[in-house]
Order: sequence, then structure tokens, then C-alpha cells
Amino acid sequence: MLGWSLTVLLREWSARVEDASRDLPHGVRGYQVLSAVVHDAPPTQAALAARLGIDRTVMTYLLDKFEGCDLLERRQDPSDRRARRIVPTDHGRRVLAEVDARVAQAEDELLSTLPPEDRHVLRALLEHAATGAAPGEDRCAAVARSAGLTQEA
Amino acid sequence: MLGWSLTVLLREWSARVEDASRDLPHGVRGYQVLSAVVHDAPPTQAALAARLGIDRTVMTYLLDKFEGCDLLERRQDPSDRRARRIVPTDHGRRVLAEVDARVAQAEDELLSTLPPEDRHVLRALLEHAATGAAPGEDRCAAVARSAGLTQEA
DNA sequence: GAGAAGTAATCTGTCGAACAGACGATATGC
DNA sequence: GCATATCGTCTGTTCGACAGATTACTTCTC
Repeated sequence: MLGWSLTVLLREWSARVEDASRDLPHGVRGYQVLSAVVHDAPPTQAALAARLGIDRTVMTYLLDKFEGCDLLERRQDPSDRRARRIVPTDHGRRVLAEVDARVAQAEDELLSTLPPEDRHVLRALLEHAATGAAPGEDRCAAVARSAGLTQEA
Repeated sequence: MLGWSLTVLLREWSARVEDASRDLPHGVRGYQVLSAVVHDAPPTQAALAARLGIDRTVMTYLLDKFEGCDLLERRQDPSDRRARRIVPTDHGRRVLAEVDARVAQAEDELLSTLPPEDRHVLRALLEHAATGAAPGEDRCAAVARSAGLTQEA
């Protein structure tokens, strides 16, 4: 039962990451936003929303909060004045680094019943399945990631 | 990035299963309810809610809908007249069988980029990780309890 | 066995997140 | 210059989740 496993795992993961993200607005979702901005750097607000599967009107008030907390900034795109580029502040980068560390630890706890080599296999297969399953959108991100723009968990 | 993979996969899985569950009320969640009732047979409404991580008041109106659609029935527990046993109707079993088949196919599509042996490994590891991660309440406990038909606590 | 305390399910009110639709500002095509 | 599309925001509404009270029943204690 794939769905059952996925549901349980994501539920448990969310609960732990919720705790690890206590410094961020909007919990897990906030972590995903900040993480996407820093690690994947989508070009505009709309691209960021599409990347995370979030409605554009929702993204508006998420970012309001993040700006208010001095974690992200909206800057006018010089080549298209309708668009906003979302960039992390120094504070945002520092906070994300802390949260990333806590999340990594939480993930290890989550998989603590698996021997280390199995954990590695699971992560690799999941990543492969996810990149294969998400249609189109993430190819570029995946390539950028394997090209070395990222840290590892 | 475990979280990213899990999120993407579950999102894709949900989208496909949403479509496969179009005959059921409440989409994916409805599928999980019906599936849990038929395959795992939790002894009472409260146990079912706990099993799926759903609030008890939410379970009430979910089941209202299922009863209205002639998929499930509430029966008074003869040994405790406060409790309700949730049992599938014949119609419910038939519908679930169809949906199960569609879901299985959707899952295969979802993992289509993995070779068959990797799919098998992924499923097994996920299942192992999920059973390890969910604290306390797992299938063995549920099965044992419903088989014995009595609770000690 | 009567009353107190606990539990299963329901009902009610409230809150917040998500979405559709309209809008102002800007870009692009003709 | 005008029509049309896009980006982000704002407004109103809807819907699901939850806390708390309520009803019906069980179990415990004396």
C-alpha cells in the first residue's frame, strides 16, 4: 500500500519538521518556501508559487509575513516591472541554515528503524521517483541540483 | 532532501488517486476511510478515526456522507451501546474493489520511471519506514484487537 | 443499587486556509 | 494607439478542522 506508507511518513515528517521550523512563520509550508527560495532560487514570485504548488493569492500573504520577519525581500524585476524577484536576507539565510540542520536530524530520527545503507537507498529511490513523477517543471531544478548548487541532507 | 521527495510524491499520488476516487465522497480521504474499513476493519468509529489521524467530529460527518451514499453502515456495538461498528455495504465493497484497481494502476504510473525491482524495493522500504515511524498504533495492534474483539484498557 | 466519573458519538460555533473573481499596473502584439 | 495577456494584490466566500458542550451509555465505588 504505497499510499498508506506515503501518508504516514509524510504525516510523521510534517510533525517533526513543524517542530524544527518553530522559528519560521507558517511552519512546514514556511520552511518549504524559504528553502525553495534559497536553494532553488526560482526567478519570480509566480514561479515560486508554481514550484511549490501554492495558489498565487496565498503566496502573497505568505511573503508578506516573511518580509515582516526580515527573512525574505521582494525586489522589482528590472526587466519586467510587474514581476517581483524573491531574495533571501542574510538573516533568512542564517535562520534557514539552523532549521536545515534541525530538519536533517529529524529526518534521521524518522528513519531510525532502517539501517544506514537502507536509508541511503530509500532517499535515492524517492528522489528518483519524485523527479520522474513531477511533470516537467522540476527538470531544471534537478539539473541545477546535481550540478552542485545544493547542500545534501 | 527527504521532505521534498515525499511532498512531491504524495502530491502526485494524491492528484492521481483523487481522480481514481471520483466515485467516492471526499476524494482521497474518502478512499482512505473506505479502504481502512474494508481492509483493516477497525473495531469502532473512534478507532477508525485514530487510525487515520482524523478528528472524531470530522469522522462523524464523513461517515454521514458515506451512509448517505450506501457505502458504509453504522451498527450499534452489541457489547457497548455507545459505540458504533462501521461495516461496509456490498455496494461499498464493490466500489472499493474498482477504485483499488484504479489506484494500483495509478501507482504503477507514478513509479513508471523506476525499474520493477526498484519499485518493489521502494515499496518495501517505505512500508518498513512507515511502520517504524508511526508510534504505537500500528496494524498489528489494530488487527489483534479486532480479531480478539475485546479491548483490555 | 444509587450516584459519580468516564467514554462514544454528535451537535454547535468559530477560526483560518484556500480559492475564484475583480482590479491596477505593466508588457506585448497588431 | 488600442486590444489582449500577465504579475501581483485585494475582496468575498466557502469549506474543513477543531474546541466545547451535549446526549447516551458504561464502569467504578460505596
